[in-house]
Amino acid sequence: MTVPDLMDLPDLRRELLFTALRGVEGGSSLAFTIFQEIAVGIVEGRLPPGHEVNSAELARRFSTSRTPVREALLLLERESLVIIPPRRRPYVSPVDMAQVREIYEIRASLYALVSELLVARASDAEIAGLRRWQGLLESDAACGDVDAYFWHNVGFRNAEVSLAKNGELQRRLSSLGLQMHRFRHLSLSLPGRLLHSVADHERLVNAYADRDAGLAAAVSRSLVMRGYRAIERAGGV
Amino acid sequence: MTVPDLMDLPDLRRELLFTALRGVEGGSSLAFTIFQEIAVGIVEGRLPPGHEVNSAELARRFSTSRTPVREALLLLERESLVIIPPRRRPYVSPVDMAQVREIYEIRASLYALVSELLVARASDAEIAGLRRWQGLLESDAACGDVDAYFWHNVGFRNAEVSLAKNGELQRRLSSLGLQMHRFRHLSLSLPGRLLHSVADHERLVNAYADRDAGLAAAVSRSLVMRGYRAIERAGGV
DNA sequence: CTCTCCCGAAGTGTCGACACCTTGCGATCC
DNA sequence: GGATCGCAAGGTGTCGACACTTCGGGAGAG
Repeated sequence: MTVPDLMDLPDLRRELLFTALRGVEGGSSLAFTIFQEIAVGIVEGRLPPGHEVNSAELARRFSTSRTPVREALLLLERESLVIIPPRRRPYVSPVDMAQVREIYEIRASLYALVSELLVARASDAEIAGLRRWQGLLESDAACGDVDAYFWHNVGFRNAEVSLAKNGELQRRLSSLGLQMHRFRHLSLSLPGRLLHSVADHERLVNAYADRDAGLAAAVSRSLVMRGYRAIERAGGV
Repeated sequence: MTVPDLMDLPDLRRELLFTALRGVEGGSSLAFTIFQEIAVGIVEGRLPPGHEVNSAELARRFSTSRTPVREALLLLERESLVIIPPRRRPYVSPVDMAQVREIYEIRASLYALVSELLVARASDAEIAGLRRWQGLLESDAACGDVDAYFWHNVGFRNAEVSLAKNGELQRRLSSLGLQMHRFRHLSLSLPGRLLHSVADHERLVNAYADRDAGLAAAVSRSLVMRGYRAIERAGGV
């Protein structure tokens, strides 16, 4: 957990997006670099859904051969960011509202699990550490700094997950998170949402401190689903 | 769900193992074939943990070039069946008890979610369809046919998942399932386990029919965790 | 003017080759 | 004899090439 809140936002961003995925890159780190580059482009919206990402052009742009690019595309496909139809050009996968719902349902369930495991396994000191993130969230919300709030929120979640001490779960949630970041901008546009969220986080940390697994799980789940409903109300994708 | 119970067991097996993963093969179907071949070898235990799977030899065995084999290895890595250290030979990933626990925790949570969603979304007819699988399980348990019981159990779970109508969830559970099948033989060795399991399945289907989401989720979760505890008691891996 | 067919441009899957790296074994040295 | 070094065998990551397929536009028929 080091001291990620001291990092500036761009570094924090890449850090949070990819940490749990590193080490799964399949040997070739060149492919992983290309993968990151394109992945960031997709989640930032620079590469919109449907946009072609053909291996030949990418190979030229990165001045490598097509082999590492193909590997990168396979990694992107495994994160559901890209679709590779046989014998046809790969393209950035579309996001429809149904899929957003599916992903949020899974995330709600898994974060509830995180909360349960955390209550059972985290030390008091570790739980106290979460309060630092919560403090950041509060000050961000007070300033109305939506972007900082979002990324510190991601940091909070990551800290939670690592306290659940389940590496497999961490990897799966990270993978889901990458895909979810594509429509994040939709979920924080609504006013009042930040304050709701701050209150929920406080309730959550208190439940952790009280070692109330049931309550923590319930709050976690409702926190995620509230995010989904915000997107839904904002008119979907 | 067609009529999978009419298929003979070997077909059913491959079908159940890979259906949800098909379509994610990344264009090259040659790579997917190799992937399946090796994956089956691993989950059947023919390729034990630690066994080397280097691309050069595999290319010779399948009489292709190394490129499709490398792709297959990447797919295997994404399913956590193989580890690919940089610049070193890939090998079948070891399974330690901690990881087994991690996977079962996730599966318990996700199957609880499946049950909730199923109650909300499946039609009465679809739920009635589950009773057919349950019937198979009962007769298998009566005969003491452990192998048939296992695979029909997998079929039952698959049917449940597809009734939850969440494709993303289906894919993630299928991926977890593939890895889990590596230590399945451990979980059904204990006597009396089949009867317990049959009773649980009946309770589960009844909860579905009663549209009792809370009960169904609880039974689902306990069903999975009972499997884990069976492995644990059997002395782990 | 529209539809069809054809052909060239360009991309995909696969291949064999190459430089670099790891590994295991045998010669060498203490 | 046991540890150390070096070298050959073989694997890995990357590359450029090739056949086949798809895509898009332009010639030609209706």
